[in-house]
Amino acid sequence: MNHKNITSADVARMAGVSRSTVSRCFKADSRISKKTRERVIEIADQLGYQVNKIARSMITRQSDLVGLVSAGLHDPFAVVLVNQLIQKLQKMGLYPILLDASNTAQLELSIKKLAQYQVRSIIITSGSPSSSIGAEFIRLNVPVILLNRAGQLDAAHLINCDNKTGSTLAAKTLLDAGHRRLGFVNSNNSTYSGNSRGAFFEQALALKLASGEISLQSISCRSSDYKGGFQAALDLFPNPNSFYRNLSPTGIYCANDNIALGFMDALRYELGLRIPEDLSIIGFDDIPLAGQPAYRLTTLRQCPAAIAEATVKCIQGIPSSTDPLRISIPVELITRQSVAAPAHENRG
Amino acid sequence: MNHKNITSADVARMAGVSRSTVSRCFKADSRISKKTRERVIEIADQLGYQVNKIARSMITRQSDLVGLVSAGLHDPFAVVLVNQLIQKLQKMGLYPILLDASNTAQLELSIKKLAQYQVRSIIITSGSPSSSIGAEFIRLNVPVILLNRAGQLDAAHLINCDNKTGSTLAAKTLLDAGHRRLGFVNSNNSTYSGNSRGAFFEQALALKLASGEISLQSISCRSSDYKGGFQAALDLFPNPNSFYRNLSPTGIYCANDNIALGFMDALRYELGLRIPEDLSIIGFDDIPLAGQPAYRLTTLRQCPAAIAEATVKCIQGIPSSTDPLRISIPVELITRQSVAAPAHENRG
DNA sequence: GTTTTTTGTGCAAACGTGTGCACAATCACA
DNA sequence: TGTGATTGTGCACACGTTTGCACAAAAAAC
Repeated sequence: MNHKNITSADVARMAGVSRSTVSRCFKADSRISKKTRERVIEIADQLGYQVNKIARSMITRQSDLVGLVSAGLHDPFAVVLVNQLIQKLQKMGLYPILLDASNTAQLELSIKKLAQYQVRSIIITSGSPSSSIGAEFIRLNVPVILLNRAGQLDAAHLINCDNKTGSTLAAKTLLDAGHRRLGFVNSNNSTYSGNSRGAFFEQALALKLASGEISLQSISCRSSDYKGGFQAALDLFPNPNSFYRNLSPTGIYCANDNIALGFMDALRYELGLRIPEDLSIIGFDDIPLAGQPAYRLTTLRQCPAAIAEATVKCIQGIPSSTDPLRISIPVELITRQSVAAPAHENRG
Repeated sequence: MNHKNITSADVARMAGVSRSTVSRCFKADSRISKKTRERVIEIADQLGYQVNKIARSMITRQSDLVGLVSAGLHDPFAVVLVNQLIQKLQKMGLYPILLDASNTAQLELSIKKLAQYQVRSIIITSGSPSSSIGAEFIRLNVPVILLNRAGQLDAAHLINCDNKTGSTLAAKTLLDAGHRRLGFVNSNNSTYSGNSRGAFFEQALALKLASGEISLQSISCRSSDYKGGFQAALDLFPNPNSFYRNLSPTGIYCANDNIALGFMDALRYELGLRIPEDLSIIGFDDIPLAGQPAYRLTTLRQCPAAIAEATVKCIQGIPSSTDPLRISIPVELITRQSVAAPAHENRG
């Protein structure tokens, strides 16, 4: 009430030009005399004028808004990824609207309305539903970018970390350390990343599995987080002694660091087992916690900064690009102290 | 290009009414006949019509957008708070635009432009700069809500957790356990929360301090995160033996859980000290990690859900409320295993 | 000194909605 | 049946931009 917004008309009047001219002064490519532009900008600054983005979006049918849907911020990797994304987007003058996907019904509602904000693009991260909502945006001609997700949507841009190389490295690391009985821990309500990593792990082991040289046990947990990993370890080893059976796996690959950390804690604090003396663990993601002295987890680092960088580039390049992008981000093995030779390999 | 947006005009034509009528059908309070409304809504659904929020904001000079400024997502408590906020906001039909405050220059730029999106309100969380940017929004008549922050801005709404009760409880807990040499760990680049907690801690101890019954050492770290706490412990105790001096503090209160966790890890993994046998530690926040078996930290829980709830209520109530709000959110002592009687109290 | 091109600016029509005002239709009441 | 109150709908303007078109002025070409 107090303070009336200043519009381009105010600037125009003050500068003795038309509103069109003011408008053109704020566009890069317009044909406007240098002298006029300078004077108008001067006056605009002086008045504290800023172009009204809502009005601009109205006519250009585009905004600087970007939808960013994430399945809650429980997963630490999701957190660092989102953090990188908002920083990089902000630097590009884009504004992320964060949507929570943990409540599916709620999300469905919100995201439909979001379309009416003329968002420039929508980023869907791992773990959130994609097919139905993505399709809606494709229909409205809003580019969809899927991060670490399967692509049921042909028209969506895909950015994935290199699960194949990662899982192959995990397999090699455990085998080289001398493990023969391997395990893969994954959530049973399937996520793309988890399933993909499991499949590539098995693929990397295929030859030795076929020859009977090694074994691979699939260990499932109820959720792909710390609690899930914790519970999975307790399910697998109901008591400390059950670990010392013949065929217990000694080299464990976890679908992500969260699971790995929960698994480790259950082994150590509930069962009294030692890592890496009794079991070796490899995770995926390299969340910050994994490197702290309480864990020192050997894991596969996927670089959130690189993913964010690729995402922003993708958004920027979309007007020119015609085919949907398929980008793979490299991963790196971070060797810490959770892998060693199996101690009781010859027991039982 | 492909798909032309359907507007209220399309619905109007199809329903044989005017655009005004269509508009009114989507407003709750409008005087419109039940029959007409039902028919129009029916047709609108059928056509897949959604009101264009950009256009609506244009005329109402208000949007469903809310600015949410957070100093990065490094601090786990900030993460759970932001998570709660986006969930609650989403439920109310509000859309949070997340801004990163870790790069101050960048933020200054972004936030100025943000004002032009007619945001309904702006939420500024702990750790982010407030005075200058807040003032700008106040001037534009956009309500500012400060979370766990000092209020240099008289016109801003303030929501704080109860640092006084929390710090008093911390003091009582350590005293009751038998500690006489106390310490408070805080970052030296001052944050509101840290300073406030320190002041109230000292205040709670004031009488016994004056009588010489107990001592209080102020321990400072370079940053208010895990690393800061880690380094602070190493600075305080250059080697394991330095702990066993006469006047080392045995009861430690940390400005937040992050610092506490870093402090603990340094004590345990670098210095070989035990918690709580050698030192007792109390944190603040109750971040998820604090409860995990690797830490079991006794701490003061501030409930992010309650803060988020209050924030959303505040936004909703703003049109009616005239005076800026001052809200205090209760905290709760969570007793775990990081506090015990000091073992070597009578040494030296 | 004409004609043609280039350059800079203004006019006015969009974009899609909300809302004050006017007015027709319906209803209540005597 | 006549009068006043109530209810439902349409008209037209406003919100603050962008942009195609027209056109004057300046510059270039002949």
